[in-house]
Amino acid sequence: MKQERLSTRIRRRAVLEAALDCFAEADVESVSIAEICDRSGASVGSVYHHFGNKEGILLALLSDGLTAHLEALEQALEQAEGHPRACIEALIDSLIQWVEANPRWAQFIYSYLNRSGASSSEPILEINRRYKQIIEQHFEPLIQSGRLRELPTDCWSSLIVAPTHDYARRWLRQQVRHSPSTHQRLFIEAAWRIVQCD
Amino acid sequence: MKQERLSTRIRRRAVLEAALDCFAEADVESVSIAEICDRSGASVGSVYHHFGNKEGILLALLSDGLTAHLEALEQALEQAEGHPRACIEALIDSLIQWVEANPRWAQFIYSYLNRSGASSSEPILEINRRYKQIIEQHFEPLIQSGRLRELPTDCWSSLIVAPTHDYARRWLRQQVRHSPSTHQRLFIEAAWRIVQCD
Amino acid sequence: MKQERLSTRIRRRAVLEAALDCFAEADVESVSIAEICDRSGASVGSVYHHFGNKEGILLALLSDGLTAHLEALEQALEQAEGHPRACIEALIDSLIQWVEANPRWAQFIYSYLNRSGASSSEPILEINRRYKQIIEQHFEPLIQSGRLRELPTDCWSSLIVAPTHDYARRWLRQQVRHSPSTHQRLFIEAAWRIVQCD
Amino acid sequence: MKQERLSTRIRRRAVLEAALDCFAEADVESVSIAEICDRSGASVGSVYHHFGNKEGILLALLSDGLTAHLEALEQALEQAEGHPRACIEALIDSLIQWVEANPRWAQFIYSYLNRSGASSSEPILEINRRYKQIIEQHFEPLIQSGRLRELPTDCWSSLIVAPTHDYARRWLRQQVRHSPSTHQRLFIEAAWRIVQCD
DNA sequence: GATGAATGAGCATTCATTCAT
DNA sequence: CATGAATGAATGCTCATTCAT
Repeated sequence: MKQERLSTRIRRRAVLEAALDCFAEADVESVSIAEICDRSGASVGSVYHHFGNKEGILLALLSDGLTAHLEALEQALEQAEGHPRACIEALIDSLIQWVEANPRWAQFIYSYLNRSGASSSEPILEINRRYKQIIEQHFEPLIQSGRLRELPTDCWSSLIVAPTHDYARRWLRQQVRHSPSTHQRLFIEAAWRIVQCD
Repeated sequence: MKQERLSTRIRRRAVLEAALDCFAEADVESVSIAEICDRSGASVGSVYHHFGNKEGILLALLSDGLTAHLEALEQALEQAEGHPRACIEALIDSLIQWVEANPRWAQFIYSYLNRSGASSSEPILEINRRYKQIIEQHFEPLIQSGRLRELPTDCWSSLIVAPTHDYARRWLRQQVRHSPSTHQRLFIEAAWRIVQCD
Repeated sequence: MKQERLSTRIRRRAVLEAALDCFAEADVESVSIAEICDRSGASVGSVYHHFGNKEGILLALLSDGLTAHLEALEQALEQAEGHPRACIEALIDSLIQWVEANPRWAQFIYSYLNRSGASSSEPILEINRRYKQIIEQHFEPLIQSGRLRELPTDCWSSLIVAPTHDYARRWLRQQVRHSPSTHQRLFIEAAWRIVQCD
Repeated sequence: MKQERLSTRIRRRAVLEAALDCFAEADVESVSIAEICDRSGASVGSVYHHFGNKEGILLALLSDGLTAHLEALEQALEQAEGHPRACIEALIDSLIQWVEANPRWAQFIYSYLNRSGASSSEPILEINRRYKQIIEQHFEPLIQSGRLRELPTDCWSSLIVAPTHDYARRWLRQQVRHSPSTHQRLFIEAAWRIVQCD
């Protein structure tokens, strides 16, 4: 693990910070390196030195963001200690908390994942794998033991977390007024209605 | 009402058709007019003659598509004749049917709506208004009469249709194997679980 | 002399009128045929039928305008009956009168004559020749007889009419407030100071 | 004050030089960036890097040119030391000298100033202000003291320098054979006739 | 005569990326 | 590590002109 210089860390942070600001105002595709340079005070050369290319910035942002999110999720699920309802709560809560704590970041990620080839890049696949693994690790036992309803794997996220994601996305775009946490109980309860056994 | 020449209609159709093909393979932003021209056999000038600019193509595609969808939805809801469960079924069914019947179109629309300024353009707002109106017209009475649970307006679509949309989107991107209709009953039942009164 | 249909005359007039309006607002080069069509209500095809090409419109406008101007000038000079001072007055007066009576036209002509190849087109040369001829016809005798000062031919217009033209041009561009006629006596007197014998 | 790299200065100069060449052969509007690139050896990107856009090239050319001209004028007027006749001579002489020393530049400027919106751009206004100021500074006292005739401000340039400008313009367009300096005495004398008191 | 669809060369401009200093 | 000049392919769009109906 190479020791990173302080100046390197600062510079990287400044660029990523500036990039997030840009992405909050425009689509990923329509933000130019030049804009990011202007905002961050870095020169073009410097940006390329640190990130290789534009995609490098995006991936750095993406994996930092998702990693943070995943860790929060994992921690929350640990604390749920295998109680079905608590697990669902952990899932939704950590999602809402993260989005509200990192709105620019969240918006960028939603935006990035909508890009055509997004899901085929290795870092994304890697994150996806880790996400699936975490989910499986905590929910599989509950399903096996009959304490949660079994759902087709492919549908799981659409049924359980998509509603919250959808609302969050609309909130970030200012299409709805109230923050996701306003309706936190509702989203949890909705998810619960789906997964609970009859 | 000016009589439109036959050639005009044919040309427009060819361009829109070609555009849909392009958008199926790449992001809206990264499809060039030149590509659409190549595919459609139209010249650049001709495209601009008929659509004004790139956005003109997108909007034509979008409003044609959404209008068709809305009409299908409206018709389906009429036939549900105010039966709560039938209304929910109509909602989900017409959505799935339309997506599967018009995959390229659906993909384009999902893609378009994710663009940064998408929701502020007048044609979109207009369609949104009509959508809301249709939903309200059919569901409001059911809620008032206590036959369906009341949900915060802003959350409605996130809770009821977002799961199906999410799955459809993933299917169009080939992230899941089975078509939405495979899980049609599941999505209906999930929606039903959310809206039914306790 | 071919008998022109009424509809032809009307259509031509409408187009020229619209063109003048356009040229009042933008440079000749940056006015498109499409704009002229929009303003005149004529179709592209119609415009081309009547004028051949864009230059055709310009030349029609130009020669109509200059011809009218020349005729006014000629008439004014006739009435001066060879009195030196009266001839100078006729020259300046008819210029100012025409510009103020036809501001859009004047502006167009000034604009047209500034174009790179303007002075080499045959119709322009023809008009120039006629102008020179008129001037010579009325002023040559006065110079020969020693009643007006002799000036190098090439300098004549620069010294005698350029000041008025310059002011008129600035007035048309709204760079000066008062109309040329406000300073009519001044311009005449200035010209007179130049041409009168010591 | 950032130290400009040598290469920057050289590149800028090359582009401006090439642009002047182009403008000597065709109207400003009909010279393409591509042509300027070809002639200057610069790439498109480089041109945009240094000038921002086409207008940027024009403005650089214009303000460099006019500034140089103004400085020459100012110096000439200083040397006239408040002698009325000498001031008029300085005015006309420096004009003629500059035009003959910088024919391409002069032609460009005449061409540029004829454009529709030319007089409203800030740099132009700025130069105009400075020009007026210089003129006023040197001529106002002479007028106040009754040694030069008072003329309406708006007419001043039309009466005093427009003749020379007009001739210069025609010479640059090769509409007259002899250079302005051929008639230098005449233009001075003409101006003198206008401004001298009776 | 009138219409407007079609053409396609041409243009200004953008932008990710490279690389010499 | 930093800088910013340089590159040039690519893009959206304009416009005079032609021509079938």
